[in-house]
Amino acid sequence: MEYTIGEFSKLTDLGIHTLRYYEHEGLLTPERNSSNRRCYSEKDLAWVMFIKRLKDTGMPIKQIQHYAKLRAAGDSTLPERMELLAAHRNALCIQIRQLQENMEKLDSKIEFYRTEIERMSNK
Amino acid sequence: MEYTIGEFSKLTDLGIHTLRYYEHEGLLTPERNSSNRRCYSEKDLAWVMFIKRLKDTGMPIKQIQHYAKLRAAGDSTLPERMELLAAHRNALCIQIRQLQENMEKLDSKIEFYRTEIERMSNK
DNA sequence: TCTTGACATAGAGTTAACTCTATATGATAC
DNA sequence: GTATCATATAGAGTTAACTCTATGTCAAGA
Repeated sequence: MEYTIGEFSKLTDLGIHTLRYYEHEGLLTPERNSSNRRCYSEKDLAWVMFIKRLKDTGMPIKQIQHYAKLRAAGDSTLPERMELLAAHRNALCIQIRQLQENMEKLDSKIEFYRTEIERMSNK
Repeated sequence: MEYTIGEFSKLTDLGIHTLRYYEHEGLLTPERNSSNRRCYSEKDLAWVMFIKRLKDTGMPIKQIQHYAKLRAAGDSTLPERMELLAAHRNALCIQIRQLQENMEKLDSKIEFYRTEIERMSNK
């Protein structure tokens, strides 16, 4: 199955401008048909979903770009790609821990507010 | 204890330009001495630390600004401030769960790479 | 006193990641 | 066949959050 940019935009929830921007940045390389229109494949779809995951976990476009280049270079870059993902995974792990810590602090602040409001209404 | 902007910058690790920017945006309101220099207090310090926590958990400046306004308005805004923090806490909770989910997916991708690399080196 | 350094303001510049506009062309519906 | 619509490119504009520059003031050390 192939998709026009309009269909692909809806499918990925990404906006045609964003899709063209990603392509310009080297993240995507869809085929073109006889009249130069972009043809996105299922493979492009899976790849975009992965890009979104990387983005959601805070990876900047520049790094995704690097990863995309490795991917385009073929199987010989598998180890390097794995390294890259593993490093990102570890950063993510730290980030999650920090967020959890922050949430705990936030919880105690909320608790403080709760007792403070209680105290004031009992005055 | 009071601090000049230079001291406060080192203490908070925030850059004097950033401190002035935060003040311009209404996040901070340090005292001024007789010659118009900023004097940051311990209270400012605690408040900046809290601002950093909110920022680290993804709250945009605009929202922190709103919180700061409520804070400046006094005790009558305690309930609203608590509401705001509670809402942020819940958003944070969801964010953490999503990150954990993404990390799991990332882990399986890394695992896939590992077996793939293994397979290739055994060929 | 003179110079150096921290501080003051106002406003310009930067960066990331889009997002939109202008203009042109190929495809589709009537 | 013509009006409309999706798509094409190139490049400008936007937003958030800084970050820096220009210019001026003031206080303290040599």
